[in-house]
Parts: sequence; C-alpha cells; structure tokens
Amino acid sequence: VNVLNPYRTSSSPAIDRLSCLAPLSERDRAALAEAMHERSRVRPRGELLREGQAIGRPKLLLEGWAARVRMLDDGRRQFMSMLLPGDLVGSCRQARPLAVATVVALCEVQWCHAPEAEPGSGLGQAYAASAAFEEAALLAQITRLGRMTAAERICDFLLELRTRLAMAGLASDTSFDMPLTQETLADALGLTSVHVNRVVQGLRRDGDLQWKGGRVTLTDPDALAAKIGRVEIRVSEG
Amino acid sequence: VNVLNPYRTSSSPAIDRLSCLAPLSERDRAALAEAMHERSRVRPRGELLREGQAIGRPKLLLEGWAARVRMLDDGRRQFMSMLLPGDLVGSCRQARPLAVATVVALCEVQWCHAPEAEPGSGLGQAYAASAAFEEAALLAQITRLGRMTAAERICDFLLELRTRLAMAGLASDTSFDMPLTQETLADALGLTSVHVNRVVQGLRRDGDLQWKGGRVTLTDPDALAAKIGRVEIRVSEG
DNA sequence: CGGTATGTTGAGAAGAGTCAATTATGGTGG
DNA sequence: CCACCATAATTGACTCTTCTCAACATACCG
Repeated sequence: VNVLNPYRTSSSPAIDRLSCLAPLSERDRAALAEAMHERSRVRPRGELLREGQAIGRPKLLLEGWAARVRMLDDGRRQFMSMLLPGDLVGSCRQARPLAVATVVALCEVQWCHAPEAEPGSGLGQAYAASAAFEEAALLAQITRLGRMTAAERICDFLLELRTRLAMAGLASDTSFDMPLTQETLADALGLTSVHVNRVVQGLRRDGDLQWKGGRVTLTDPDALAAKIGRVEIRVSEG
Repeated sequence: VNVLNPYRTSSSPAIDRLSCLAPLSERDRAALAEAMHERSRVRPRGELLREGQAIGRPKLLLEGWAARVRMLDDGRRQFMSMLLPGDLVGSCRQARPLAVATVVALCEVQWCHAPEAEPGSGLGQAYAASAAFEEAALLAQITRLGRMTAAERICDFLLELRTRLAMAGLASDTSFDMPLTQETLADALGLTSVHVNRVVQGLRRDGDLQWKGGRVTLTDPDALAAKIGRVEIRVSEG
C-alpha cells in the first residue's frame, strides 16, 4: 500500500501521477490511453529536447528518468531538474517557444505526445498543477544549491524524489529505484562525484540510508526530513 | 540611446519592458495605462506575497525591486530571483494557486493589478514571454549557484540585471542603479556578505566594475560576458 | 576474460565561511 | 552645522567544506 498516493490505480505511472494532481474524467483517461499507444524511445544519453531549438508538441514522460541540463563551455555541467514518469516535457504558454535547456535521458526512456486537454477538463488542471510543481521543484533546487551543505542537499533531493515517485506509484514509503550514478547525482547537486561519494558513505554509516544496485532506501524518511528541516510544498488549495 | 532596447518609448518602465516582449496594440496600452492609475505601494522589507498563501490577481511591478525568497528554519535565506519593473508577480495557470515563495520588497515598490489580456492580444503574448523569461532566469540562477565561482556568480548576475533593466529602459549600455546591499547580493548568490565584499573588491581592482552609492558600472560588459562565458538566452523565435 | 563505467581512497590545495572588530555612510534631531 | 545613531562596508585571523588529482578497486557487459 502506498500511503503517499491514495489514488494509485496501477494503470500506468504517468496516469497515476496525473490523476494524483487532478481528478481525471473517463474522457481524459481515454485520451491518455490513446496517446500512449504511440510511444517513442530514447536511449541513455539521448536528447529529448535541445537548448535553443523549437520545442514542438509537449511530451509526456512514460518510463525512465530524464534531466534538464545546462553546460558551461569549459565542460562544467549542471542539472536543473529531474524529469520522472508522468512529467511533462516542453509544455509552454508561448507561441513559437524555444527550449531553454537541453533534456537528456538518464536511462532508457519512453514518451508519447501529451494529448490536448479540453478546456476546463481535469487533464487541463493536472497539466497546470504539474507546471506549478515543476516551478516549485526549481525553487527547491535553488535553495539546495544556494544554502544547503552537501549532506543536506543529498537528503533533501532524495526526499523530493521519493515524494514525486510516489505520485506515480514508483516508490514505497521508504525505498525506490534510482537510475543515477554518483556522477549524475553530483551534476544534479552542484558537487563533485568524489565528494558525493564521501558524503553518501557518511549517511550510510549513520544509518540514514542504503543505496545499492540502483535502489535507495531511506531508513526513516520523516525523521530525515525533520533533521534537515524539509517541508513538502503545496501548490494549490484543497 | 539604449542599444539594448530599441523599443524604448519613455512612457513607463513597465510598458517599455512589455512592449519589448511583444508588440502592444493601442488597446493593450490603454488597458495598461488604465490599470496603472491605481497603484499600491510597499515599503522596503514589506511583502507582496507570502509563501503558502493564496496568490490573488496577478500584479505588475511598476517601480522598485523585489525578490522571491525562501528561508530555512535556522535563518539561512536564499533569493530565487529578482523582480524588476515590468515583471509580473503571481501570474499562474492554476485554478486556486498558492504562492510557492514569499515576495519581498527590496526598496520602495509600486505595483498595480495586471490588466486581463484579451485572447491572442500582444499583451497576452507579452505575458507569456515574460513567464518564459522568468523560467529562464530560474535556470540561470541554478547554473550560477551550482557551477560558478563567487566572482563568476557576481558578474553573471550583474550582466543579467543589466539586460533585464535595459528592456525597461532602466540601464544604459554600461551602468544602472541597483538598490541592493552586499548583504542582499549575498542572499541572491548563495554567499556570505563578507565574501561578496572581498570578491567585489577584487573585481574593482581588476577594473571590471565600479559600484558606489547604489550605481553599478560595468567597464566593458561584452568583454566581461566573454570572460565568464555568458550567453544571452532566447526564449522564442524571431 | 578483458574492458569500460562506476565506485573508493588519500593527500594536499583552494574557495568560502565564521567571528569579531573597525571604519564608512547616510539620515536624524538638536 | 554638528552629535548621534543605525546600517552598510571593510578588514584580519582562523576554520571548515569542498575540490583536485591521482591511484586503485569493483562491478557489469559482451
């Protein structure tokens, strides 16, 4: 049982997540199911979007993880945010929008075109809520990078992933699969992989977490959240 | 003459900035002029929005600077982004949105309600472009905090301010008024005020900038941008 | 069974923070 | 015009976190 997402229906991670953001009508679900018939695949390190190029139709991530990334010309690399199943890629209010960051697959990824939402539909609300959560995630990232220590960054980041994955039915209360290396984690958190390694070892020693073979287990997520002063963000009323 | 904003009309910073984002019709301008009749004032350190509370109607910043800010419970403070004249505050696609960050005035601020944009109007496009630029600014902030040294952060930040202020007609090619203290600059850049002080002194010594009495002068903005590898972001085609 | 990607370790250097004192600076009331 | 105050800027000495540059170990893959 997933206490973080009572709406979980096991239909598909993407649908689970969207229906967690707003109640979907049968029509909405049908549109999603229809859209999901035609899936595209991207291999690890492949790009879903390239900075400076036209965005095209918005995509819906179905499986696998991706990241919005920016590179400095001397090779320094920074991830803006992680994109998980159920997340929208390239959703935008503009007329002829350009991507402001490259989106790169961190493992085998599947996506489909996000179906047009009928005005006022639950799906439209879900898209809007998704955008709001995405902005909240950017602000959380800024706070991590600007004002947290390495250990705090790692814990806060993992707690955020756990919450977001749970919406898609991809996390139990304490653990989830994470296809990241210490290197990619470093790129997400503004650290070096060497330092990530040392700090993770410290967290393991202290019994805060386990991380082996692509699976993360947080010993006591609530206690950890309390320890680093993390609060979950609410994005709309009710 | 302001080479950064050829659209500058001297009517008002906010209108200058919006008309720089999309061509405004006479109708749009009239709606803006009408809305700007009723101005609200906020004193320095006053709040325009509070994290977790309902957003209400979107606001248009007319004068003065504000910042989106988040605080950690031990007092650490991080600015997400600066809000300048012509920027929208609390614009959002959602039904009953909550503010995801507090917005605080950094000096005497004036704002008005942002007039509703007619569908398809230039004003609507300007709002959309403004939102896109705001997201780009968040990504730039993440890159600064995650992967730049203190000196790079300061230069990149000042260059961004120059570009944005120029859209509102508030910057010449090399200089602009900046109502920030070294302390607030530190909160924006994830540094301490002591370190900001030392690094700014270094930049002054190297002849990169002057900063005295609330006015910043960048000796050679283009050279500085090249030095730190900064590129201006484009957000839509054409 | 190599080979590549990933994870681990050590020593030393550099960047940034801390704490505390000192010096401008600007605005106020007398 | 000046004394006074609060805020902001500056400086010094010292600490601590994080980075750098290796080298080495392990795991996964065909």
